[in-house]
Amino acid sequence: MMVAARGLTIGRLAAQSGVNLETVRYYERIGLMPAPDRTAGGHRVYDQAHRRRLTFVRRGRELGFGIEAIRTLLALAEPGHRSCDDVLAVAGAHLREVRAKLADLARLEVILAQTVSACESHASAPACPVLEMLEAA
Amino acid sequence: MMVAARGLTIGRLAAQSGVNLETVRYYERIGLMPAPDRTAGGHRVYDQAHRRRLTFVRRGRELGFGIEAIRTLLALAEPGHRSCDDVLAVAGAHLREVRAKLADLARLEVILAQTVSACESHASAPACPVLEMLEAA
DNA sequence: TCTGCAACCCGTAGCCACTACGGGATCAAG
DNA sequence: CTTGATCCCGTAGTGGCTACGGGTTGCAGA
Repeated sequence: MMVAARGLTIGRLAAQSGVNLETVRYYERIGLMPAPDRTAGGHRVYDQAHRRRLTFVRRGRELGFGIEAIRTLLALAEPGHRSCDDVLAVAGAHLREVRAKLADLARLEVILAQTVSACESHASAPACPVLEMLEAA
Repeated sequence: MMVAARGLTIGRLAAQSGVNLETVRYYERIGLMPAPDRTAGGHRVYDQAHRRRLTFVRRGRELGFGIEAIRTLLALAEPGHRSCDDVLAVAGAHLREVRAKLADLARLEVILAQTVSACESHASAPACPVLEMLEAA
């Protein structure tokens, strides 16, 4: 009978796709994952298509895409659509955001690093450089 | 009579310290800013000490410190404490977090940039590289 | 002095993407 | 058949604000 593989519990699905169990239910609530079949007792039963979709979602999240972007990407991944241009628009926009955040964070890092190191070698006599920066008139 | 400067309305305080008006009230609610005096009619009245404190908070936020860290820094900035070591501990921990996020984001940027550029020059024939990455078995 | 309207008041809800909690039901192994 | 792991659901909390709405106050100009 070839055995199992089909008929995943939510726990197994979560483990196999690397997503928190509660998050799976959350994704169902917000319509990112389809409502699965249930056992007689009401437990969710998933199949491999669910697993693939959820893995897609996890990868998208790991790449920093927001939920709405992932919703779009999922639609664009449907056979029939598959427009590389549209995918590119979403991914390109995200890349620009990532780069903007990266630049912000890099500026931050420089300032913090300078101040902290001034603090560590606090030859800089009277006051704490970190506090001075925060208090600067 | 030397005139104004003292007796800031919440709106002026917000404008002068570069913080949103609603955020000022929020900071009061969470105890980050002290409750100011009120006019007979109930409007908040701030002074220069409030302005300095709020500016401190804004600078801290701009440097990416969390509210609790700023609470700590404010305490450490009180005359009498002013321990550079304690300040350094907070700022150093934050710097480490910033560097960790920076590293994460940099990794992300590389992956996204590669995939997007593979997508743009899509000599890579059959499928969209972005979707392939998300779907990879 | 009166009027008009900007600025203020307060409480509550919404944002993002989860995570946690609690009390009860179900499932599967022994 | 019992036990204990797993699952159910709804709700609330996280951080750090921002927005809304309906009402009150403050102040400048006429």
